[in-house]
Order: sequence, then structure tokens, then C-alpha cells
Amino acid sequence: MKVSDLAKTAKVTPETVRHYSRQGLIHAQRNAQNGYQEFDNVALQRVRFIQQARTLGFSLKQIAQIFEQSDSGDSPCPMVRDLLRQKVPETQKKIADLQAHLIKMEAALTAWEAMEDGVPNGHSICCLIEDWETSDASQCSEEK
Amino acid sequence: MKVSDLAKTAKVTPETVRHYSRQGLIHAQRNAQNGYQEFDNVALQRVRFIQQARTLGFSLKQIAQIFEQSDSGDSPCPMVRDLLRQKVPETQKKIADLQAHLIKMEAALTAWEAMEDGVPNGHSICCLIEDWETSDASQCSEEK
DNA sequence: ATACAACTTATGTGTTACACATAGGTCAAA
DNA sequence: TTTGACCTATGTGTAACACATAAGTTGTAT
Repeated sequence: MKVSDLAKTAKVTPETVRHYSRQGLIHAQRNAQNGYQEFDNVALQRVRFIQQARTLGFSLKQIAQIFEQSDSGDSPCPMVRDLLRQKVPETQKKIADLQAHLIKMEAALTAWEAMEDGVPNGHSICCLIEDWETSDASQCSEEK
Repeated sequence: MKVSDLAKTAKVTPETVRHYSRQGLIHAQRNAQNGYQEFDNVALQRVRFIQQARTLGFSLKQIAQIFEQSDSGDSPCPMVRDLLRQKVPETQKKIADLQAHLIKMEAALTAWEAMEDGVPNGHSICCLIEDWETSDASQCSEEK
């Protein structure tokens, strides 16, 4: 398989394949005539693995470590398990943060729906954001 | 206020203040003697505004646009409202995605708890990730 | 046969929002 | 006056690619 064959099969861009190759995440034979990269099914499996791991929030660096473990004959599973265990609370926090933002955004939009647009008056840029913490957008448009 | 005075008051790093200044998000007078930047309360207000807007997911580029609107005498509020309206569904999607990942991660961790570590066998890197889609980690460790 | 589109290569730059390092000038206190 | 803590500008690094460049290669259609 050449770069774009692998890319199509794995449903990524050719650039992504080259990126992984440059980073040493996948390996290729070189065609002696033209220097083109030639990938096998192991590379395909790895690209698919990378995509899976990426959607779980693993970085390429972490994925590289997983491959190193695996290549050296050790099971990467304990490491993956540890990484996942760290990721669970991180993900929970991200969700909580996003939900808090969402609630504020929706509240602000609702409050603004009936409101006049505040015109900048030299000491206020946009009350919508400035009054965020107080969640009090009631005095947003002060004077017309 | 000098760079680090502003930084301390706004609770950001001096680097962040310089970054905003370089990007033109805040403006400074220059001390004629030594070329140091001299900030006023408007700059402080802006840095605080930027922090608020950043936690809402606005990029520095978007914030710059808000300032431009504001500086040219127009109310940035309609723009901010539009941006927020876009952000609500984006945020909802992010939350949904993260929750889906979280469920899978927790399920995988539970399934693995009782499991032996799979040893790489040449065609499997780490079943934990490979069998992600199927959510079926039962045949993870095939042979010891 | 040859022109042409569509591929490949390596390399370098842009993206985001800073953090950090460098080299050097400035300032207040001891 | 020396130290330590500040300031300056500039350049590099981060993550995971996307995109542009210039140049060689391949396959197909004419």
C-alpha cells in the first residue's frame, strides 16, 4: 500500500499518514526505484488503533509509548489501564466545566432575548460577558 | 501599571500580558526613559474581560473582533450573541461526546479489573483499545 | 509518443495561546 | 555597588495536523 491507499482504507488524509510515518508511529518499506513508502497491514492496523486511541483522548506521544511497550514484547495493557484511570476524572471535570458554561450561556441568551443591545459607553465592553460571574445581566443596557 | 503589576492584579502571568499586548488586545503607553509598558485601568478591565470570554470558549481572534466593534463605537453585543448561539450546540455536542467516551472508559476499566493483562501476540496491540467499538473486551487476553 | 492529470517525495510554514529561554538593559534596596 | 528582581525584544517549543512549495513519477488518454 502506498500513502494514499493506506489513507483511503483507514479513512484519514494522506497528510495524516505521512505525519504518523514521520513521527515513527508507523513504519514503511521504501520502494527501491522511486523511494515511495510501502505499507503493510500492520501499518493499517496501527493507524486504526491510533484513531481509536485518539478519540479516547490519548496523545500521539502516549500512543507511541504504547507501541514501544508492545514492540518490546511487554503488554501495554497495564499502562493503558493507568492512563484511562487518570482520564476518567479529567473527563468528568471537563464535562462539569462544559455544563456550567452551557447553563450560563443559555441563561445569558434568554436574558438578552428581551434586551436592547448595550452600546459601549467607555467603561463597559459587553455586559453579556462582563457580568458573567454575577449571572446578572439585568442592568446590561444602562442608558440608551 | 507595569507588566507584572497588571499581571498580578488580573491574576495571569506576565507572559500572558505581553502576549495580549503583542497581539494588540491591550494597549500601553511607553515610558520614555526605559521603554517599559505602562498600562491603565482600561487594560486591566480588558484582561479580565479576556479571561471571562476565554472561559466561555471565545478565541483571542474573536475577542479581538469584539474589541474592534466596541472601539469603533458599535455595540459588540449582537456579535457576541451570535457567537454564543453558535457555541451552545457545539458545547452540547462536546458534552455528549465526552459522556460517551466516559461510559466506554468506565466500562472498559470494570471489564479489565478481573482480567489478565493481554500479552502482545503479533496481531493484537492492546485489545482494550482495539475492541473499543464492539465494547466487547471479553476475549481480550486470548492466550497467556 | 506524449501530453496531462494525479500521484509521490521532502521541506517549510501556519494554526492556538501561550510558556520558556536567551541576551541584555533597568531599578530599588542593602 | 552589587545583588536580585524586574523589564525589553526575539526566537523556539508545544499538539496534531493542514497546506503550500518544488520537483520527480506514474498511468491513462489521445
